[in-house]
Amino acid sequence: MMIKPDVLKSLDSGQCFRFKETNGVYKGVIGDKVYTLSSENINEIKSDKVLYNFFDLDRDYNKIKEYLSSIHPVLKKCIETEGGIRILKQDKEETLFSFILSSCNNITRIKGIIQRLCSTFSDGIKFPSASVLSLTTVDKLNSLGLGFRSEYILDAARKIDSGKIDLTRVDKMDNDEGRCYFKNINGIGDKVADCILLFAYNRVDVFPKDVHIKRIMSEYFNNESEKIFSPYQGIAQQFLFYSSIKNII
DNA sequence: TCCCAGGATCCGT
DNA sequence: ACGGATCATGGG
Repeated sequence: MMIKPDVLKSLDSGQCFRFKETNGVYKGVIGDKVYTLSSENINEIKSDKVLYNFFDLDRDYNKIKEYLSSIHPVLKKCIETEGGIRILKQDKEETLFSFILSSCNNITRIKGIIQRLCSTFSDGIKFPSASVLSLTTVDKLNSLGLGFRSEYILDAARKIDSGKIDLTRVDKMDNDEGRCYFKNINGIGDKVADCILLFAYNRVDVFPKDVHIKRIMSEYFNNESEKIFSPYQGIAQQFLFYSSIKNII
């Protein structure tokens, strides 16, 4: 299988917040390791076990893109322009915390907050554990710029650390059950829950509706249901979202 | 100065 | 069920 360099766009598509792109070179963290990826070493993605899983290489995106392109011309345009985007398979805990932080926030600032959390509560690379975060204070989190999300992060950390919320249990739940389960944490509503299901549990049939997606569905799809993209709502969503933040649609 | 950012929550109606 | 106000912060 050929891996094209544009899969790296996935790292800067708003689903993960640990990578920075400079002239086509993507540097950032997966798990406890720093990666520097570009067209030069793109084939490492195939041979490295972590990367292979992270980029969801087992899934045949060509077939899915062909199918989605047949559904609507706008989606077809997004896929033709940004065809490399994949749904990453990210760490569950990190994704949960990260998307709590995404609430009413912008991607640049989310990345900054996460970097400060990693530096303050970990080694600057690994995402801090729930148990470490559960021991901090709202004031401390406020000092890192979390704003009103500080209490949400603390609530999530405590519930995960205490075992009240067990992220492995969601593996056995369907989407509705998982969404409902996540919403037991303050600061998680439908949209954030859907992002966690899509970007950490690889539930490609969920469709997080943020401000961009709402605009696009209203502007181009006459507010039709996302079911028109079934069973790949999540993948369609990511093409539309990325195209929106890149000002293509 | 105002508006917006991968929202959630609370409070009227 | 639905709409609006509010939450804290930085960038345009």
